[in-house]
Amino acid sequence: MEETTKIFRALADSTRMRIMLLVLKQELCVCELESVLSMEQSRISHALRILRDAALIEERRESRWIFYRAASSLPPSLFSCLEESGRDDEQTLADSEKMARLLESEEPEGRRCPLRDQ
Amino acid sequence: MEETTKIFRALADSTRMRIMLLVLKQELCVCELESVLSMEQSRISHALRILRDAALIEERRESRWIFYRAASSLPPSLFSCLEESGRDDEQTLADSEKMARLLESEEPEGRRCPLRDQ
DNA sequence: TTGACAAATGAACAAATGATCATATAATCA
DNA sequence: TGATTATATGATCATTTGTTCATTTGTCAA
Repeated sequence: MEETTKIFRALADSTRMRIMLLVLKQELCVCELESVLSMEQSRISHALRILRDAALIEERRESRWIFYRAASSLPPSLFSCLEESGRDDEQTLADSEKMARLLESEEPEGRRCPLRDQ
Repeated sequence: MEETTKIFRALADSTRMRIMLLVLKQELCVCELESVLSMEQSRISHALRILRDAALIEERRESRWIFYRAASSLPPSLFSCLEESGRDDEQTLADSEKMARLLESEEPEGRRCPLRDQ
């Protein structure tokens, strides 16, 4: 039960939900999230930690950056549930578009982070 | 987004989650929940209010009692998600069994509430 | 090495939350 | 009507939570 509510508690906050809905579609590093959400880094890191503790996301380090994505162990029903939550939500739509623009602006191959020194 | 997180916030508590998992299977009145969960009435009423505000449950008054059940508008994906959350959870299993025993002990027809004066 | 960058962590504090107690409302029945 | 039952609501308080600021850790490049 504690395990169960931990998952819902992790999603019971708009900052974390926005992050979750973004990394559901696309692996992102912290500074990309920082850029898309226009939030300061520590806030995002704290949010990521809670999502990770709930086993909702996974991380992968590549050089200086740590990329986050939805956990591969995410139950399909929860995945669907989240996906549907994002639909018809203005904020989510705006975030998705901002993310798309950000990714487009990056190098097509060997993508790292938009804020990296070229 | 506020609407989205409201749902998850409502489920981010073991008291409310236990109630939700119970009324997912079976319509129950407050005093039945009180009996199954061994919690005092006001605590359950407060929890029910939050679940109702999140549109997760519906109510139906019948005489003195108010029966609660999962909202008919509950998205199927959320329904599945909750159902799976309940599986393999010890507390949920115990609650379900206690509920089953309680319902068995009641009148098969014209069921009202286990705590009513016969 | 040193400096710069990316991210995590810890402390502090205001704000939100959950439980409890007391009281109010609403329906039924004698 | 008044008493009883079922449930809701309001106030209070301790606890938890989310955010911010400051600092630390880890990685790379010059």
